Amino acid sequence: MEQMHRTFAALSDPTRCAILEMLADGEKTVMAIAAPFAMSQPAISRHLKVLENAALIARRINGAKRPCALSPAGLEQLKQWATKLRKTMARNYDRLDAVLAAMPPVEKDTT
Amino acid sequence: MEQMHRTFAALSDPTRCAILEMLADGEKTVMAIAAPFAMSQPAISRHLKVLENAALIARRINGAKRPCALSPAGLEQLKQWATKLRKTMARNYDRLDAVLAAMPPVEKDTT
DNA sequence: GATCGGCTTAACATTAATGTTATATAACAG
DNA sequence: CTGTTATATAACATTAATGTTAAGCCGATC
Repeated sequence: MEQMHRTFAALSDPTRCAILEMLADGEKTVMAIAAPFAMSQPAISRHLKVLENAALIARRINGAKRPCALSPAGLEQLKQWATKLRKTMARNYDRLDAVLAAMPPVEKDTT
Repeated sequence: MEQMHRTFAALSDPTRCAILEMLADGEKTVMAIAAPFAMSQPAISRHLKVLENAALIARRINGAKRPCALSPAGLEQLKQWATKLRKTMARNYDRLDAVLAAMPPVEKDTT
C-alpha cells in the first residue's frame, strides 16, 4: 500500500483510462486497442507497458500478437485502498455527519 | 466517470497519497500537514489544492487556519469506478478463471 | 529466404508537474 | 498600529510524461 501512487499514476492519463474501459469488454490486440485513438501505435504500446507495470492489465502471446486483458489485481488494490481510508476515517470520527455538514461552506468560486 | 483520470492524477503523487493517509486520522491544519514533509509549505499548499479540486479533501475556515479533512466523495468515486470495471469484465467473460490462468506466463524480468 | 503484419525500442521535441524562494493577504497578539 | 503566525500566489528552474518518427525484431506466408 506504499506505492499506491504508482497504480494511480498509471490511471492518471485519459488514454489509459479509456484503454482499461475498452478492455472491460474483453481481450484485445495492441492494434485493436490503438485503432480508435488519434495517436500512433508506439504511443499506445507505451501506455500498455505502464498499465502492465501497474498490474492493471496482463498480456499473453499469440503468435506475433500480444492480446491484452484486464487484470483484476490492480483494480482490487484500488478498491481496497479506498475502502481502507474510508474505514480509518470513519473509525476516527464516527460523528462523520457532523463533520461533513460543517465542510461545504468554504472557498467557493463566486460563480 | 469520464474525468476519473483527474481523480487519479490527484493521487498519482506520493506526497498527496501520504497526505490523504494522514488525514484519515482526522482534520489537520496546513502547517500540521506540512510539518512531517521535507518540503516547503507552499508546495504542500499546492498539493492540497490539487486534492481539493479532486474532491478528495475539503477545507473549512477557522480564523487564520484552514483545517483540511478527507472528503468521502472522491474515495467513493474511486471505489465505484473500480467496481464498475470489474463487473463489466466479469459479465463479459465469466470464465474469468480460465482467462487469468492463461495470463501469468508473459514477459517476465529474468529476475 | 524475402516480405508483410504486429509490436517494441530508441532518440528526440514539447509540455506539464513539482519544488523553490520571494511576496501578498488575513487574522491575531500586544 | 506593529509584528507574528497561517496560508496563498507568483515567478521561475528542473524533471518527468507524452507524443512523434525511424528502426529493429519476430512470426507467418508465399
